[in-house]
Amino acid sequence: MNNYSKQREAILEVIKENLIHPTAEEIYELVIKKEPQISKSTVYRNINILFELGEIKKIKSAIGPDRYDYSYKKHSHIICEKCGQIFDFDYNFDNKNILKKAIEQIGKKIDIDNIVIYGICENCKSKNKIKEE
Amino acid sequence: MNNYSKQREAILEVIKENLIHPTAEEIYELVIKKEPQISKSTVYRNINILFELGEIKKIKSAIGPDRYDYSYKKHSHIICEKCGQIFDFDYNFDNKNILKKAIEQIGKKIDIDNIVIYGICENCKSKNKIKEE
DNA sequence: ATCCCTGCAAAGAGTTTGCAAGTAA
DNA sequence: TTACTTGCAAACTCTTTGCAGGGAT
Repeated sequence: MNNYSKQREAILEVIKENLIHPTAEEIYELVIKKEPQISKSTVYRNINILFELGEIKKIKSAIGPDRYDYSYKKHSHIICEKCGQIFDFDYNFDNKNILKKAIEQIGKKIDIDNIVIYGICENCKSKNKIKEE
Repeated sequence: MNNYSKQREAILEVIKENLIHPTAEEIYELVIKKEPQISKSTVYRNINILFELGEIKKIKSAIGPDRYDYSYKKHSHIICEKCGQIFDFDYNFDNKNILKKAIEQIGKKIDIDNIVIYGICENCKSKNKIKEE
């Protein structure tokens, strides 16, 4: 596994350059400009390989397809459960203590990869209020 | 919206009774024992309604379909990105400070609903080591 | 020479939706 | 009687896979 291919390189470049948490579909639309012959299955296959290699992060959005993010700098995400919007979030979680509590509670060590906060954003909250009135 | 139906009641009961974070499919398999005529679309429809009402939580697993959890007591989840296993996790995140930082960084208030920790569990970690040898 | 890679098309998993009929308020 | 709900089947979205050929090492 892991031979060079210009397609994989182009996919990684696109994810590096576009910090918008693109979906596989969006990555395909962007990469096709550099490699017009590329197929969607190549995009999916390489996204999975890059994820396995730890070069990109997979974000389970609340709505719609998975999204991807270049693993350049450790950060968290805040995701709105109503509209699916994803925000980057820098926060110093106390991973040491989290890990300690996790071992206490589930009896296993966990390698923490990333922390996601799901919630409701201001916009969606105010939309709901209007509905309820 | 929100008329009584025995199907919806049975679905909520099943989710309350089965604290295994069942998938929609698993909920269907369980609820069919109580309501043998129920259809899968009724299960999907009511899961979505119960989620909208805040009676159940939706967990975006790393692998496979979404899973559901009764919103009985506030708790977090730790999810293994390799095997998809979900662990309940009680932890006192500093939501006040998280919210403050979130407003600073994204300029919006977020109603925090739940926090999910994605990582690699011990079992999957050791499996990988064997592979690498 | 071997193994990994690609594009294409088909298949697969998970979920939603249109419809006609049934049930609750 | 009006609005919500159901079961069924079909449609839909997202992702994976089998295959035959091409490229990397």
